[in-house]
Amino acid sequence: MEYDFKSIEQKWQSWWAENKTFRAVEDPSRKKFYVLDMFPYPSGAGLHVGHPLGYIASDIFSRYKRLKGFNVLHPMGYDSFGLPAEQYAIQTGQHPEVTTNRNIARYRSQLDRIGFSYDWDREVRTCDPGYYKWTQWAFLEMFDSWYDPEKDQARPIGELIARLETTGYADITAERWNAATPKEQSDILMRWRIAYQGETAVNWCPQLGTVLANDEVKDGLSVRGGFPVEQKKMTQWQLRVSAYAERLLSGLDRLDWTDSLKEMQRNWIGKSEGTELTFRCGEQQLPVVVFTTRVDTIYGVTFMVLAPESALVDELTVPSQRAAVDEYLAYVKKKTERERIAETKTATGVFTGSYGINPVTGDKIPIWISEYVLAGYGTGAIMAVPAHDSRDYVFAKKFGLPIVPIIEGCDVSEESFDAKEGKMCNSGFLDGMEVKQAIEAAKDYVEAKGLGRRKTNYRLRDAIFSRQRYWGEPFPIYFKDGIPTPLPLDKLPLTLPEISEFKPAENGEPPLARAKDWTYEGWPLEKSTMPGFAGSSAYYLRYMDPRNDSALVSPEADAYWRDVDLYIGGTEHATGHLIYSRFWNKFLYDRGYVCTDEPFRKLINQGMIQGRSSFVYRVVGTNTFVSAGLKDGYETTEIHVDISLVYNDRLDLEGFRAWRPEFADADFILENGEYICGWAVEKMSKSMFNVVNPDDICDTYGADTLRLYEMFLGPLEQSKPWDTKGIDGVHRFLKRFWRFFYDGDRCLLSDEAPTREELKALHKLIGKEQEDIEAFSFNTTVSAFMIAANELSALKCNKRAILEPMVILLSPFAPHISEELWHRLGHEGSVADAAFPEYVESYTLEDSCTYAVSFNGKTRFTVELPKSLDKDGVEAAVRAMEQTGKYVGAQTIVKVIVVPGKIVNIVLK
RNA sequence: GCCCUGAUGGCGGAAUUGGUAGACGCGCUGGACUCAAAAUCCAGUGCCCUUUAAAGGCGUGCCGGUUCGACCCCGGCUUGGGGCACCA
Repeated sequence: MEYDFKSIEQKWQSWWAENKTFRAVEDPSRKKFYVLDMFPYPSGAGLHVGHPLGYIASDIFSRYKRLKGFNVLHPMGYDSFGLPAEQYAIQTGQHPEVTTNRNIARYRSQLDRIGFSYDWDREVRTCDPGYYKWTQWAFLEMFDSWYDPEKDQARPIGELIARLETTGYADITAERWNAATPKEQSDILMRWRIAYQGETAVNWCPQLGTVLANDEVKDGLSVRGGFPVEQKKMTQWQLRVSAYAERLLSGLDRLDWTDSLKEMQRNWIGKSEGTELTFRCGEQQLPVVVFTTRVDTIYGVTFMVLAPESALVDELTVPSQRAAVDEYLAYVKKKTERERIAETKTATGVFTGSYGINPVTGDKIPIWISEYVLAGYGTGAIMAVPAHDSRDYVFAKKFGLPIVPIIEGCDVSEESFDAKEGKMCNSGFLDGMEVKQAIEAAKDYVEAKGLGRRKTNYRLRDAIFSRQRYWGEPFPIYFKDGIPTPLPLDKLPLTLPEISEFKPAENGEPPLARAKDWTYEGWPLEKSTMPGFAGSSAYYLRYMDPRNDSALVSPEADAYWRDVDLYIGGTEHATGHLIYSRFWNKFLYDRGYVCTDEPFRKLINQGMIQGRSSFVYRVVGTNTFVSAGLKDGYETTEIHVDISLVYNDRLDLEGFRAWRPEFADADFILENGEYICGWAVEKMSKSMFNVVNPDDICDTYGADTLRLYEMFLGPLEQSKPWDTKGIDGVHRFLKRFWRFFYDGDRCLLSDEAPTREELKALHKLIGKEQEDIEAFSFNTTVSAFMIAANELSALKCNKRAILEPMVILLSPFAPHISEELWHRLGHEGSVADAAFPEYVESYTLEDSCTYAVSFNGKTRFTVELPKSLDKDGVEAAVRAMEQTGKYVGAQTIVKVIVVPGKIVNIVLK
């Protein structure tokens, strides 16, 4: 029989499901391996061919590790709370749960067709109350914790309370604490809790009616939906991620992640080491602290700038400037984030009327207000050095402030000199020093004189944790006498109430305000819900023990599975999920709930698969289409054409005429009798008619071909366009592989002993596969299969002793055909439980070959030597030749270079 | 502006990390099988010169360097992709 992928794939997919072939069970006698995919948000559009790329890679790795004897955990689930389902609900009234479940069912059927080795018994869904119980629990744990800087970890809030009661803490004395009302005490604790409620400038998105985290905003627009975002001060739940900034940064060094991803996280955390300096400002000698990384430029300070939102603005504005300042503040306030970003090149600002005193020079300098200084970073106030900072320079030029260069020989007539190089001048005690030296000297000086202190700042902000939405986890918090109070643990999960409409309430409150009786013991419950990253932050832990009702994960399961050995997913989560997850995990680690500090040991970012759009060229003003190669002779319009009408860039003319009524009577100008389409690589999307559905590929070629082809396309990490041409090549390979076993219905298998040549081909493949899979070079592994098939085909090999191991080797890539052949070979269990074949190196050796021996590049003679000879071996052989008189030389051999079979170059000195 | 990445035939991409550049696949050309097509198989295929062959010459974005030897290392550019960006 021929290779009938359709029946084979259906058959084994059901067989795997029935036999629970891929169920993972904790077994301390076996080594574990945890392979994780970033679980998908089940969108209404379903999967396109780019989505499974990472899933296929991780599946190959899982199956490979299993063949290698590991106890593999390879789960899958759904990140099923989220905005699109809610937006859809607002428009249609359809409950988000209904759409979510429908989308999940579609995702599941699409995933199933590809033959993944997931343990579906461990599936999690973030919107399932049994799951989000533990999201809520983690939030309460964070609420019940503070970050102890001495122990450098999160500790129970009780420890802080005990300190406040006895000795006081920070600026809160014991007297003040003990005299405080419960509400005041609650407010004080909010300053230290890991999960806290506080007023802060937030990204408010009016169209979505909710606040967003920094990573959910890009270029002043919401990542989801692309709506404008504005800055607004609001009281919101937040997570004190900033407390972990240093650990999140230093932890990166121990992770096996790509440099680019680590770099993104480092940028996002944004550590900068500098100095805090105190300037006395205004009539009242108000101490104003500024942060700078360039204390060495202190002699070049010619003014100061406050952020418009700074509390100091009010205090330092003199009456005569009051009106101008108020006008400026109003102007800043009405700008959206996007407008602010767009205008970064033009300086805006206003003078407060006050002056500050440079603590080092004693100079009196004006204090300005400008939006280029951010309230959220550093202290919200800066010392401006226009000669050596480009932003200060622009500002100084605009408002005619003095520019004083303090580095020898620099020209600041056109732009500032920002580089940290050169010799200091006009700088008192720093004169003559190199900049780098001066930075340190100035820091020392400032500290010694008590004018300031060294300080490290991070750009990483606390995460805004409230969303004014319905389709998310409710906060297990109620307000007793206005005091945020945690729900008792036995009341978890606090499930989402049923509401009839999903848009915000008429009074502008979140949708949960529409719920009847959203109270606990008569007190109001929190009305916002948690953001998307809440549910995805610890899902990898829940997979370890998904049905546990008394803990997020049992200590036993956690101790066995520990952490994710391999995590595969897109780079788009670099500054969102991957930061939050690490934070969340570190918190749970601090509090003793998990045994590892970092959750994802190795991380691979699969590249995006882009679409390959096809174009036809309509001659302007006609319904005539000219083939791509001839289009330069005409004036044409480029039109996207559905890629299902195009094969190898050739247009199906009849299909095209039938595609759209307006093309029904289209004429064509052909080249060589064919219409050739133009093409371009674009994002895969419906509007460009370039979406490829994996289901269609499975129909035409089968899942095994899809899997092989996605891997064959190129390196995993690289982004690449999907191009269906070329898929025939791997499909042909599978058909060929099948024909090693069957010619029609005739079984070709023989039990003859394999020859050395055949064994060589097999073992070369074993070695290559092992090496390549460990290096995640799956495209070259697929090539290795084809090479082996070519070799064995040339040898006309149908021997069981060769083909049976080949079936095992192929099984991670093409599990269905492998399973079928494995059973036809007479095995009972799954090929997934077979053992990876042993690699025997000696089979790869050639006996001998001719080397050309040259000295310093000049060929002297040829010699017959073993092909496997390494450099040392050749050197020894050459020395031996010296003895025989074939080579007589007095010079010393410095280096011997061998290219198998061709050249030996001997470097002499 | 800063930080990561990449650049190799007509195309996707290989190259044991300093050692035969272009594996493997697509495409293309020719052939076999067939009434024909599909499928399958065989051969050829970096470019240039040459009627053909032999033999050359040129070739890993560009310019230079190190080396017996460079796609690989160093210096300087050009350019594609991604990230960060009034962060003081």
